[in-house]
Amino acid sequence: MGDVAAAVGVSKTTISRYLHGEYGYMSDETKARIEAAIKELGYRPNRMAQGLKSTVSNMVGVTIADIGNPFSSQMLKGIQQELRARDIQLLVSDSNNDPAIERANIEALLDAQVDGLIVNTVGGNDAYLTAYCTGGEPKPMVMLDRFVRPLVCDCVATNNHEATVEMLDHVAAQGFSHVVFVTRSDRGVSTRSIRREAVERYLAGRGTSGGGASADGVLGDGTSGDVSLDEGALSGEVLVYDGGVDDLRARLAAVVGERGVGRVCLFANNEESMRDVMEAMSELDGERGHVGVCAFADERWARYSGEGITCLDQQPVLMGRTVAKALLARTYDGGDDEASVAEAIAVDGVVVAARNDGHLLCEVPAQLHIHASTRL
Amino acid sequence: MGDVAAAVGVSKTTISRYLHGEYGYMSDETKARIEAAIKELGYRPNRMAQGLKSTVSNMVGVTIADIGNPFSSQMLKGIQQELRARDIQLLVSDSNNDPAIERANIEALLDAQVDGLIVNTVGGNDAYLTAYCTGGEPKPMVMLDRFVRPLVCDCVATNNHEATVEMLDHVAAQGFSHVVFVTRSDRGVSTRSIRREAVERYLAGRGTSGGGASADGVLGDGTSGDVSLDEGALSGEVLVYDGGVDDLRARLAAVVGERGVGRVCLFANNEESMRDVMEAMSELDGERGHVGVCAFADERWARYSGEGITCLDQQPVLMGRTVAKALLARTYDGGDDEASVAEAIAVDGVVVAARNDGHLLCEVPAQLHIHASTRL
DNA sequence: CTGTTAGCGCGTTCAG
DNA sequence: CTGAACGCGCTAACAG
Repeated sequence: MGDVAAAVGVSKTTISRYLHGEYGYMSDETKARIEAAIKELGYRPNRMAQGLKSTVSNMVGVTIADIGNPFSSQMLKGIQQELRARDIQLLVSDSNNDPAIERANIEALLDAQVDGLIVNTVGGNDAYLTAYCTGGEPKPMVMLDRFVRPLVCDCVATNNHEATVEMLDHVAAQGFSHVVFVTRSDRGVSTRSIRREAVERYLAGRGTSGGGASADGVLGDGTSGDVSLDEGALSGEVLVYDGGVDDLRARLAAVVGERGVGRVCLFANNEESMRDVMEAMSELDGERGHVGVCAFADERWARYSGEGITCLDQQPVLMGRTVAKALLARTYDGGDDEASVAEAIAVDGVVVAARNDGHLLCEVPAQLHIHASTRL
Repeated sequence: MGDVAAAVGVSKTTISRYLHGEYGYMSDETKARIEAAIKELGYRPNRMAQGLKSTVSNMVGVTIADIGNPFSSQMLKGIQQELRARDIQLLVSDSNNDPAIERANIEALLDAQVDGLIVNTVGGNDAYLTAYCTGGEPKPMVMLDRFVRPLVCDCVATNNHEATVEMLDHVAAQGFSHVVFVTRSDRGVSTRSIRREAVERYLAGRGTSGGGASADGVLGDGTSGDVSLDEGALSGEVLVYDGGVDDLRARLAAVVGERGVGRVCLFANNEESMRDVMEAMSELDGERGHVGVCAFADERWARYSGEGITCLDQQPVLMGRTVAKALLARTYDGGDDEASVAEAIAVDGVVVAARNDGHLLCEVPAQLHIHASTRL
């Protein structure tokens, strides 16, 4: 900048003004000469120095629980779309599913002077995150896909409860009599526990309204024919596995064997579990064709997996765009006004609830795509 | 920092020394008091200010052609592994497959004072990238998965040629008589053109050594039984499509119809084309079971796609680790010495060639995984 | 063993 | 219409 100033024969101040479009009171001549000199010398302002001065770095940080997950990359895509439009840089950290790494990443991002944070927490950091958000003058934080309870900041997630119910309704309508929700253990991952609770509540509701102890799967093997409209007929259970595919296979085999082929639908919590289910079932050959499968999964892959798997697509790109919008509004647009922030976010079907604790809860609707795997 | 200094009653210099471990000549007492004060005040050094001073920001930038691609996220995972170990921050930009955006991203990353760049170019920016690398004192750049010719900087890629040949050998050995390499048009994407050339060269070579105009597929429908060792029998063609799945389906139907069912193997250039092939073939029902399919694709999905698809896995995580190692060596370890850089990188099967133009060419071996889709 | 000084590249008063 | 001077938070001589 000094070089440019010297070349033109003015002071750095004038250059600075030029750069910020404050040429209201600048002679057209100096303006032209500055422009020429800048092009001539290929000068570009140092954002780092600007940031040091202005206390705004124009950078935001994001920590991702597992960046190797394709779901994560879709969310990043959405985040980038919004940030690019506003010329904000994105610092990305992978937490590798380790809470300690996540904490270190957040600290490092703050040290780098990011203006705000997007956190896709690995779980198990609730105390830390709560302390951060309730501490003194924290930089804005928005949680993505996962969150802590009670809410301590804005949060973007799938409409997990409604989506789960929609899927279970579909499974019931297809005539399955027993659903098995397959998931790895919660380990503090809010998404898993919420879906699991939704399943349990659904089954309990059906059980009581349908009469009898449905948790034991009263209606089962004997029934046949068309029960597609009898939603009350669905029993089910939650299968938590952590021992790998062999463990899963043995337990699935037991369930399928007990319930009888052709009436059971497996509902995988995410793509990882979906793959595990696929692998486990691939060796239970005889029964495979008659066991239903569905999952929270990306439509683009579910569609071509095996026979084509019915899925709930979470629209991760839209989730990314939504979380970025929220953060930008809070960080750069003085977003103390919840209503205006909410308005900017609530598009493309996203539902925004402004809570009385001052935080926003943004739900991105999952979309149900039906394929061959849930045809009985 | 000033606050800490004031609290302890020393100067900022002393604090700075403490932070950098230069307490060789510092009284144990002040050391202890500084430590206490830092903890007390929760002080953390401002990396931005440090960078402004030291001309090293401890940040590197990466531009990704399409970050929504799961392949990209795996590469990012690998990059992160190496950067985390050295406490370097990563600025990520998505080019959205647009050369103009890619250029803007690179400029923006440089403005943010990154110490080095990883570029997964979208193609069509050869002139720009070459100008950058050959211009005055560029920050180190390493290209990832794609590159420009002639090489202007270090480069990490799959061993595309060898891998393609390995796959074609496999297809031939399985007894297929005709291979169709399916790809979208090159559009400056080096990976595609290299693989395509490898296919063409392979087929030409087989043609001449096998005798006769094999491009017409001399050996075809008539032959039957075991030809698994007669590799000379493979003919083939390159199918470039840009018109979407319907276009592709029509052209595939023509090829399969002409060649006769059961002898043709489709070789998709990447996962995207693999999905297109799957979708296109899904409606050519009668023939589907008898057409072979293989692709450059991630083993984890190829394995569960349809019947299980034979694939060349590019080990994207390893590619990311490799490119990060190369950049770190060049950027922070004064990597003017090619030999030492190469040594640090050449592990896990990565082959590093130090060229006489001073650039490193690092090839990460693709791994062939055989599944049902190439069983005749 | 520690403090003083100068300045990294820029923005921002204030005084022309 | 423009410039001088100060400071953002930190580091690196050079003095003690």
